[in-house]
Amino acid sequence: MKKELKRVDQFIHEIEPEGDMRVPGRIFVSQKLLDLVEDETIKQVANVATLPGIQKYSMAMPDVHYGYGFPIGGVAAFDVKTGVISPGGVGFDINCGVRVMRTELESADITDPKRLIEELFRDVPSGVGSESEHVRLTEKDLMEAFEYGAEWAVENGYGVEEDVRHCEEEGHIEVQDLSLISQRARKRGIKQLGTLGSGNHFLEVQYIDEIFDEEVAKAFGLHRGQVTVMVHCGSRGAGHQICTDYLKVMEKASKKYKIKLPDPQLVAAPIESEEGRAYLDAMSAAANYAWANRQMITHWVRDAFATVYKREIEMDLIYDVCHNIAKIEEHDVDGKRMKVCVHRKGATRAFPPDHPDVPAAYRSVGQPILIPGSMGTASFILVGTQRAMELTFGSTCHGAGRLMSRHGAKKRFRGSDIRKDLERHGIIVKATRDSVISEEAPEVYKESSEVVNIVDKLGIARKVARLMPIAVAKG
DNA sequence: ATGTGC
Repeated sequence: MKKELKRVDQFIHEIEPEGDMRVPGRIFVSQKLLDLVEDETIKQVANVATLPGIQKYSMAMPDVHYGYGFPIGGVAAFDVKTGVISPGGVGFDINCGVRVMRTELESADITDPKRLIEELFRDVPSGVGSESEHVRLTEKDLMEAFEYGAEWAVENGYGVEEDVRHCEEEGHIEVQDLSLISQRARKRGIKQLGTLGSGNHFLEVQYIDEIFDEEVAKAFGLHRGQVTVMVHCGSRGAGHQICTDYLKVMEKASKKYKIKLPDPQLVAAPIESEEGRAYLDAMSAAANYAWANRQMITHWVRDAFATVYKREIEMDLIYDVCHNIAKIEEHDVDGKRMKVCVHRKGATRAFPPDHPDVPAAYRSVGQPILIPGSMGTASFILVGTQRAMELTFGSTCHGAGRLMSRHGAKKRFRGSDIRKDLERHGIIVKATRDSVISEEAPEVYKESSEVVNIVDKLGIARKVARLMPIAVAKG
């Protein structure tokens, strides 16, 4: 399969249309990273190209790897009038995303990272099946969180209005009909709002060790040596349940609308059908839940710092991005302005300077893009570009991509060894279980710097700053 | 990712 790819540029490898493919596939990757992409993943990119209404290309970012139906790292835009929407193009963890806060602290101020991470661990509930410890939500609270997202959290005392303005979509997408959220999703959701979860989700204290673009860094309020805090998590069991619920709905819809599927995991419905609209609505509610979730965690992070430093520490939200979502956006397609549904699954929006959806504070430089590294490795802040609008429907990568299965990682690494090794490098890791540390070992992922360098060189984002870990809390 | 899976 890999042999059949046509190289059209140093970092663009094309899958020429064959069989039912309506458009070519495009994998944006270096030769070195392409060698790490499995044939099954390339097949997934080709499969997505068969779906009705797809525009330009079925695309994959340099951190692409195998996923449910669509590859993780996949970007696909569908004409709103003739195209489809597919839960597999969003992923189970709807609005899995990242936020970063800048602080008034310098790296030298983190004198006791162990104490800090223990306090953060105490204040932010973490781990598989973690439940909210500091709050008891009513059904009304939950439904408001599903409807208003980060705004609900701020109105209920978790953070400030400025936080909301610094979220993608201002932390909330309009939902028409909350009755579409199943009882099961509500039951799972009510206990888990304000929790970190597990797996690759984390909370990290970092410092900026390199600035690549002084002007943009200044606009984002960043300087070398500054301490930042990154939160990576999503919509927990609620989003997972909503995805599961709608995979069933879509299975029927695919038959009803006679959509020919090369893989049953690609079940979809026309965007303008009853089922398509229902999924978009329920997905938006899950996205709002995730924004409320990250907002509550932000509040407790601020609390934890205040406890440790015995005073309030200034911690402004730089930005909050989602990297698992489908959105209705306007794009230029072959010189024509068009309404499309952009699926970004393990891909981040990368809007350029002057785009109306970029917060006013950053509009002159472009949208901040937040790329988490794997445990113990660098994370990056980038900025959106016009080139991304032309090449990838305003999208870029989302992080390092997994190289090894969780099972394989557990067999190969011991959590305690990894932790000691990171500690020797001055990085503190605290997790609920040692097995989590082995599953997330740095060696299990592609190098985030490699992925980031490709999107930077390709121009679908520009590097602004590098963030090095000091202390990590893993679920 | 997930009231984890082989």
